[in-house]
Amino acid sequence: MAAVRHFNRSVTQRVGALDDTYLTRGRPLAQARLLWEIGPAGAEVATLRTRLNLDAGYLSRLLRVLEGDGLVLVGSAGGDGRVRTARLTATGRAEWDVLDRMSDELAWSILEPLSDSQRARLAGAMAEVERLLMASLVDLQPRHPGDPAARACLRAYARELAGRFEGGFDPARSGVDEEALVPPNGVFLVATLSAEPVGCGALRLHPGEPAEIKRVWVSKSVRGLGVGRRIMAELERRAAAAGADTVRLDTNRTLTEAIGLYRATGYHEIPAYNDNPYAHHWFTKPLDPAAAPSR
Amino acid sequence: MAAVRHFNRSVTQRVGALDDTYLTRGRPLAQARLLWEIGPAGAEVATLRTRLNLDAGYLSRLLRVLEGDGLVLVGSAGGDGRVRTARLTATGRAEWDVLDRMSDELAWSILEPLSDSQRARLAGAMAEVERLLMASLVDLQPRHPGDPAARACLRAYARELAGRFEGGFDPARSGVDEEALVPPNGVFLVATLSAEPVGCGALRLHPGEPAEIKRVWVSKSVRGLGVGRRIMAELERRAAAAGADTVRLDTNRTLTEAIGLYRATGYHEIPAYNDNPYAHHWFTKPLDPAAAPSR
DNA sequence: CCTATTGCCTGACTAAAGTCAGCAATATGA
DNA sequence: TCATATTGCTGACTTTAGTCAGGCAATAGG
Repeated sequence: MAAVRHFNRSVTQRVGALDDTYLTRGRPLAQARLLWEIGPAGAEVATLRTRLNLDAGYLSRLLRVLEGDGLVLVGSAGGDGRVRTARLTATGRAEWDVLDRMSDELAWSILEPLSDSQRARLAGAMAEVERLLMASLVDLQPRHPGDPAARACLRAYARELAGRFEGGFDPARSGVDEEALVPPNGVFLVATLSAEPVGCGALRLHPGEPAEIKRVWVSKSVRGLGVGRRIMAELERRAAAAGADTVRLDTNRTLTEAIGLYRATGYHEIPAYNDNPYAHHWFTKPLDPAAAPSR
Repeated sequence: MAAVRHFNRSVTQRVGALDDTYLTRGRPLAQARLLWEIGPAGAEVATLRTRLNLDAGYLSRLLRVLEGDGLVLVGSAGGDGRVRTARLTATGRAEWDVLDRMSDELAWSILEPLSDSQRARLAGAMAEVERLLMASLVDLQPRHPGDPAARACLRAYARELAGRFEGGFDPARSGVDEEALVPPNGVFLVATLSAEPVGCGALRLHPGEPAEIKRVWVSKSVRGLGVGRRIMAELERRAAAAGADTVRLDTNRTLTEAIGLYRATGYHEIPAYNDNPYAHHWFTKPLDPAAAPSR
């Protein structure tokens, strides 16, 4: 913990301040950041607002200033007439390129005094910090299966299975009524990374019988960060809290990473307990009721 | 380089923003930072000014506000009546404790979702990034030997040698006229880490003869970061640029790390070329004139 | 003892950042 | 079609941050 605190103080403040003062080009920080965030591809105003976490009024005013300086054009593009899109003008693009170059210079000024091996170590350590920090920012919350984030996950889940299973995948045939995944009959968990859905998992409770885990999916963007493991653990915790003494699940033989995860976390294979047409393997795991109330 | 840029953007901004918004307790950021920096031990106003890099007037005003809130007391303590010292009152100390606790919580919120092995990896990677970033912030500049930072280095150098040599160390007997270490007869380099002197090295030019390296010292706080190596390389570069084709140096047998560094960077031992009473070993290294103009 | 310097404080600013309420245009769902 | 929500814009603020010049008291140096 001391390492984290120390890191936050020294690295974050020092490097952050460097970045902030160096990459503004005389412009106020907020304007420079906005210009940078719009980028060569342009961006919707709403996206900018969430990404930079700005007040709608303040953002609008900043856009007006950049527009006044001839760097940016805001226009309504595409279907919804309320949604406005900011694009860089030629001048704006040139400015952006300068910022890009300066960003490179700044990075180089950090690397320049280091030896080759130090540079390699720094890059490696930075990537590792970034990755693990990302992992720790993944938030796991129960949501209604009809919630937009939940729907997005279920769509991604179905799309992925359809691509991997030999004969495609039709969610309707898999024997899960997604709408039923709400208390007290079950729960649907969604993992998000800064509001972006990146994973999910469902628990179906059958009083007097083992609870059942379904619809576990993790986005490619966060695989290897332990999100799947966290989802499973939380589902098991909730199953135990609801009084189940066992969980079980079925899976397709093409999902080898998932099968590996199940085995690694205490599941063992059992004979078929249902007739899910997509299932090739069935697993079970006993729950420890004492562990349930934790968290 | 991409790793550095990416890291700067994502980690620095995200974590930094978290820190800044979370650790203010409704107070403006600058006030909160100042309160934190004063700390339970108190601090001199001048120290605060350099550490937080604030305008004297602004800092004074911030102190007045904290004083008005009953969190801080500023009084002249100790010898120099101009130097004022800020201390926390009981209320201020309580506030500081809250900040301390919240800082812990923030760190924990990052670690909590991670597995034990991930936590260990994160701590390791953070420490590595911090260390290497520190190394890259060390600045190496020529200074007049009479400059305060240079004097501080020479004092630290003498103090260290006095502690390590069997018979103590008297700079006057070592045959170096420190005032002569200025162009065109020589050069004195000082390494600083955010204005703090952390290392030095001198070059004495003898036209027609080998240049001589003297007074190489690196503070304990930055050892192992390659600062010594950088000082040596820069001295050699300047020697070559001044036309020398060889450098040489003498050293004491108790300075084993230094001897290791000399051997590792291309020096080989030669017979005594002077009668320095503190020297046991003499080294030389041929210079590559082609490399001189670089940088 | 006179003078310059150092360390801090104060007043008078400016600029940037951020907030809030209300408005207009457009979508959406019953 | 109509009520309701969403999206963004504008004007009118307040608060923070930061700068600069001038001034006073304590101290160091001759």
